[in-house]
Amino acid sequence: MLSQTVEYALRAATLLASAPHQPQTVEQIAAATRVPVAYLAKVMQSLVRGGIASSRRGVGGGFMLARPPEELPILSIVQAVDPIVRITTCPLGLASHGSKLCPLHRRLDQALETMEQAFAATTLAEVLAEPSGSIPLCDFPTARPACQIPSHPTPSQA
Amino acid sequence: MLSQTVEYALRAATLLASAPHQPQTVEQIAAATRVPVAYLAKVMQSLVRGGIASSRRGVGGGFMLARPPEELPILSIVQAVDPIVRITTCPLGLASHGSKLCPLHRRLDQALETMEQAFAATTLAEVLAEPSGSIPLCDFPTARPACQIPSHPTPSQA
DNA sequence: AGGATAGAGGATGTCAATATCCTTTATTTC
DNA sequence: GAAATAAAGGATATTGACATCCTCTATCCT
Repeated sequence: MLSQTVEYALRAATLLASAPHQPQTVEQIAAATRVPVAYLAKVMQSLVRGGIASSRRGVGGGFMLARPPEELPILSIVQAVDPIVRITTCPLGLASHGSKLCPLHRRLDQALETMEQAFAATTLAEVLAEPSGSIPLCDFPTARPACQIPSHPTPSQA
Repeated sequence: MLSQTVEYALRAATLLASAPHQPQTVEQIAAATRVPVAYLAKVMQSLVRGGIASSRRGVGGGFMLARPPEELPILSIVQAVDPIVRITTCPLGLASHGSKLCPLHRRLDQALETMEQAFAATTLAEVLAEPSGSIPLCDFPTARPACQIPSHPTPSQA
């Protein structure tokens, strides 16, 4: 339903938000969020192009949020990476209805709108600030160094 | 966002609903809804297995809705064909939170729930009965024989 | 300047969703 | 029972999302 790419982007953004003003390398983000490094690099590029994150090369470089988490609805992250495409024209290719959608597709588009609104209504900051537990993702190795990882003993170089 | 398969299934179901008690062959449905015939056949199989449609072989056979459109929320069609998978456990694979999701994934799951509810709240009958125009899909060739098709002159045998 | 670090971007591989085709089975009609 | 119709289902092709790898470029540090 939601693409892997969106899932990855949101995890990454959440991590960045939890370490503000401290550039995180792709490897660090990947390790913390359990996302394939090489693919995450691509996702991060999308986030930069979409104005969500900024990047710095070289020693001490990495990725940071381009704007404070309070100003980042998670919808903007979704849109940067795998945009929700609203239904604006008849998918059957018949133009006879002009801008007016048939009942079925109007309903489908309403469902999409609902999703969009759900994402638009939540900022990254709100995700971070949730009262119930204070652990931003399901678990950050960085946030809880003592937590035990299922299989892999702690990926230090992979 | 919504899979092609769901789109196809909903179109097919809408067509079936518009011709109650009159079995429609795969070819008829495909022509009317502009869905690839061979693939639609697979989708229809899913609908039958999911209890949405019933099928009859042989002359005069085809597909019909298994139940009246009033009793068919479009969610049931979605679920029969390409189920919405709610987020119930931590996608990062860490079990330390048990049944409790982290803030991020709780939000994502809420968005999914919203979608689910949007689909659950609408029946096929409601889609059909929409006041604004009375043409069920964007256009049915069967419903409006005189409508002009963009490129193809009217696929009679393909 | 030279070496090391780290993102940018192109080329390529993998796999599941989408799509097609052909054979088999059920049903109707004669 | 034989022929015709139509769904069921298996095998296979295509396509795009997901993923990896390697090279290039920018930046930092000495």
